[in-house]
Amino acid sequence: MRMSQGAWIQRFEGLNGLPDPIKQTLIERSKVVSLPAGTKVFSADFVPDNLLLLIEGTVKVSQTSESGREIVLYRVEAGQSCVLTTACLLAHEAYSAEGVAETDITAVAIPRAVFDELVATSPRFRNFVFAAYARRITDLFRVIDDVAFGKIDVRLADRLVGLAAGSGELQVTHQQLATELGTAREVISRQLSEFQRRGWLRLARGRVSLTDTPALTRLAASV
Amino acid sequence: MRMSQGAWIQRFEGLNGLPDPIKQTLIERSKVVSLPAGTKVFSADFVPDNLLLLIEGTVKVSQTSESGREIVLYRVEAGQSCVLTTACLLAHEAYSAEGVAETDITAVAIPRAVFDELVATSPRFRNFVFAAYARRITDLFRVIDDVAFGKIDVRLADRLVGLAAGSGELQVTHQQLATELGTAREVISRQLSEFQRRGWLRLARGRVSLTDTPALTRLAASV
DNA sequence: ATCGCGAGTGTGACAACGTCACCGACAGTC
DNA sequence: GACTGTCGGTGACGTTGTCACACTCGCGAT
Repeated sequence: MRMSQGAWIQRFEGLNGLPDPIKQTLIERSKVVSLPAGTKVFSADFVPDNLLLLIEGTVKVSQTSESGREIVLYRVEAGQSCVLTTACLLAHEAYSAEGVAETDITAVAIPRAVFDELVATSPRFRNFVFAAYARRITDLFRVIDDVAFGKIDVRLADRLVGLAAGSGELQVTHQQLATELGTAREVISRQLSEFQRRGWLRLARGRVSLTDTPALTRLAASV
Repeated sequence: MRMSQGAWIQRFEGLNGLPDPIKQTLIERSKVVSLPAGTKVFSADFVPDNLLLLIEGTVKVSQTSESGREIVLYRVEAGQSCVLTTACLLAHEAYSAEGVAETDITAVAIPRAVFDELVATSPRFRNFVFAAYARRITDLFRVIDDVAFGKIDVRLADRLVGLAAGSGELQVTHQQLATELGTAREVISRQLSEFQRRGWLRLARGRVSLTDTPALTRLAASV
């Protein structure tokens, strides 16, 4: 089950093209770490001094407002990196975003010094970093667009389909779905009831079973 | 009125500490450009291949959703740079943000090649770039927080005070204020009427005169 | 002038969403 | 089987967004 040393690098599209000496540096000077689900990967309190590249699992990045309400900003999936934190924390702009491991995760931790060195020496690696930024920023733009102009039925349908990831079975509470979209539990509850009434899903305590994913997908696609 | 060659570098806090040879590169290989108010600095169609550092004026960066509604994401002020575009356009992630010069502007245009070279050679410059990113990203976080959880009266008051910048006189239409906050004109109209009723400002066609800035500031600060 | 016209603004009715208060239903644990 | 904390359901109400439409102001054309 163990990967041969450095095989992880294959998983990162943007890193494949790196020249061998650079790959060596990366492999030798970074560590593969595993963390259990629920671990706080970073937060306002906890500033990691590694750049994380996710090999396995997902990290949920969310923001909590002063009023205590929460919204999910984006997810870091396997094959992606946590660049935003790097920049944010580097600049000591204290903001309240935090990252939590949603599943058990395996990641490569690149120490800041190595990161810095690689950015300096490798145009390819630079490209990787900036592309990762671009990715995240467009994610944020999408969140803004959705929150400002999107209807919740559409957003909820979209999120349900996304979270189900094909399986059609979700283990989530209404409250969790509410924070996914930055709205109130009651709104989600009512909307879910409506979906159930239409026969698109079945509800149970802490569980949602999608029974008509196509219908949900169709709704999610409508604007 | 003309600045001596390269004096602009003083305006950028993060660039002051650069070693002299780096400064030389910057000064020699970049151009100072002036653009009239209203110029589209970048957009989905138009991809600049320069990094812009603003010396004078402001650039408004906004996003237009598919439905045609618009929201202001942030402003680039004198002394700041347009880094986000760099990354986004570098990665060809088609995104719908656009930047428009709000006033006549003067900026330093750093060609991509020079930018890349500087990032490679100067830790200080790297730091400048990442700090600029951090700044923008926290701006975006703030927008998300406001849009998702903020009340419009508070947000409007805040924006009015911000846009007035001390003068207390604004030349804006209600529609413009609406797109500032990503909301509808009617909402702004009603809210402005309410502010006027309270004696905090006076309304005229295409103009708003703040008469009780402290009151507005107080409201803006609440939550 | 005055006519027409477009941009800016006012308004009322209604729909969508958020908030509040409160209740009941369920799954553990003891 | 009683106790407890989490989860979900509901109605009332406040805030914000949407829609339709009317009015006003400023300005250029006739």
